[in-house]
Amino acid sequence: MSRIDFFKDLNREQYQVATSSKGPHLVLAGAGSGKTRTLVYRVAWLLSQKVPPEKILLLTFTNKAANEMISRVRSLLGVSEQNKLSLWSGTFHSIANRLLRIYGEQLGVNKNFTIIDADDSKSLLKKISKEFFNESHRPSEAIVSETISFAVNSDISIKESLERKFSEWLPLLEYFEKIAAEYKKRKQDSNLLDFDDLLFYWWCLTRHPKLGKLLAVKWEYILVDEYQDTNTLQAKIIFNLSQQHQNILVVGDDAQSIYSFRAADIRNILDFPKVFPTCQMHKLETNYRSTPEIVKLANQVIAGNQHQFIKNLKAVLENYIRPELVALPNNIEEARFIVNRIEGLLVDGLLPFNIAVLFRAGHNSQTLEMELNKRGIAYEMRGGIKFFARAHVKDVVSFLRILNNYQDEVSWQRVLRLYEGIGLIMATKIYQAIVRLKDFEDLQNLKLPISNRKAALSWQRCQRILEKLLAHQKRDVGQLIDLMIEDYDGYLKEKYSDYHQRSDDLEQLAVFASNFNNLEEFLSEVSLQESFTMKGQAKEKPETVILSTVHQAKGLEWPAVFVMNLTTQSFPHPLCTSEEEREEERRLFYVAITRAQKHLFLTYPLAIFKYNEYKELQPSEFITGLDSNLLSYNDLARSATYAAEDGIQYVADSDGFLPEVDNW
DNA sequence: AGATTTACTATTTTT
DNA sequence: TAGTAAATCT
Repeated sequence: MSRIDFFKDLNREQYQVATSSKGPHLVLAGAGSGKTRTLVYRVAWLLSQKVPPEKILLLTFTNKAANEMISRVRSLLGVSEQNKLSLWSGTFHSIANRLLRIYGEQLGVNKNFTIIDADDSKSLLKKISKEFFNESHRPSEAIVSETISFAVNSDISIKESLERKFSEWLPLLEYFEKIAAEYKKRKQDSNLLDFDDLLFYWWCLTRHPKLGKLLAVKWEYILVDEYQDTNTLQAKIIFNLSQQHQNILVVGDDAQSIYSFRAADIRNILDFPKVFPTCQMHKLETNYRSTPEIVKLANQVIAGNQHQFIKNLKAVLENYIRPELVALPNNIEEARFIVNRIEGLLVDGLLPFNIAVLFRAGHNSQTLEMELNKRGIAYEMRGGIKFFARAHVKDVVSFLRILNNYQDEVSWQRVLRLYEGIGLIMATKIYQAIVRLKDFEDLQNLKLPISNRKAALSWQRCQRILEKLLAHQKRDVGQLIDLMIEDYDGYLKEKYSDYHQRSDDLEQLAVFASNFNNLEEFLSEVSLQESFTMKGQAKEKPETVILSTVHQAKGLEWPAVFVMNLTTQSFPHPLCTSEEEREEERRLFYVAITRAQKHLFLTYPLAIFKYNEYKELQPSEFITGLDSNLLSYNDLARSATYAAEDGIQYVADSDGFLPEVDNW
């Protein structure tokens, strides 16, 4: 291992955290304070003190964040790819997945379980909820799903969860409870675990008389990143895990807690000193990321919140320019303005991936995407549909899941309904006949009395494909997928206009799958993988501008950041009415602002064109309340006029909006 | 009559 | 993409 000069590489506070003693530690890390860097050095420090890597558990918010941190530790220590560090690192969910494959059976969880994502879980819930409710007054499965999930993650009853989230549905409490129970049963029958189950069973492991001790002894050092966004269950898990050694270090920023809708509880970080009375508190308050102008603005934004640890974030960079607040006449002009400025920044020497445009909701970017396409600027949409969540990928994977576990109700539903003439009802009938089979190999002999001619034909075709896959199931997973594509290709071509792109995806999937030794191994990895990072598949695209939701931008930074669509209609989200929700929205705005290093643009349109209608908009309360001395205000709303004949034509020349040179 | 498909509309944030 | 209502098929 190469020697690292911890003194030289870190500031005083960071050094203290990285080299801190045993015992519990709470690190309150402001935005841009080098939190990740500090954690990376902490891990390197532990390893340099001869702590065996497998005795360290590093919990992060995304798997990508974990991978990046580990590779930084490796390069610090001079460890090559071949001598991988056998650290336990990743999200709570991916660690739970690994543990349950090893120890799950002792809790009654079959090792070969399949993980279902949020969409799958909703479709199962929808089916159950249809069986229980009569048509007229039924809560959407989004509501049912959120209620159940919130209850599990907060370790509260369905009743309490309903009270907290959707009190208007309380009269139907009984139904919610029945659905929750049935949902649980159906998952067990099909050997499926959803995201909540992963956490729940991990928690059960830590409470198990024998295994709990084993796990607590296993990890000597536990590090948790983004602690402000953990939920009750996660806090309980790490509490139990840390009982043996007490070496727990959590890092977070209460001002950046933005996941309460997913049951994240800000009290976890606020109450940490109470739960671990001997804990040492550290503050990282020096901001290395942003210019003083941006930091000042961020400080003012967050000061609008009542509930917080008061921090005083100090900037160290040189003064630069003030963030720009820009009013535009409508969403189309807003998009044009942003693209104009992007072009200006590119001329000034920034690279496309140095620039990000952030917005509240995924669909806020449509107009901007059109404009970027028109002007030939490549962009990458973050937080779009993940690779393994794309319809065609899920279709193919569902066939393989059936092969691996023919009791899997969710996959059968998906597969069967790809076929003409088979809908919800017929699929259910077929599934019920199949689970009655003792052995999936008996599939060939299964004769179903299907009256509908189309459906009967479809089932025959489906049966044939599955028999073919069954005959080759011992083959390489990549080959299985190739086999699958032969039959699926026709459907793909017919259904989707972007056939080629989807077909490429499937080829990539086959290549990715060849890396695995067998089907189970492949399927166990797929569900928690957002995209594949293995085997040099790194999809770095330095030539693209980044578009992202604010949530997805968590933990990232760019030299130039645009925050768009800052109107009462979208930011704060109009459904967020309680004071608590408003504070979270403000924290979200704070996160958006603090992503910027040098250039920050806040834009809002005063009108939107939608469904051929023109609707007026008001600027967001977050910007109307700001100190005008901290911003340079640019009102372009009145300088353009438009005529609405045959679509929308603009009189104003958007080139006129380009800033004067001395403005830069 | 019941099952399935198609056409149309509106969309918070996600491991 | 997902939910719903109306159209179409058996």
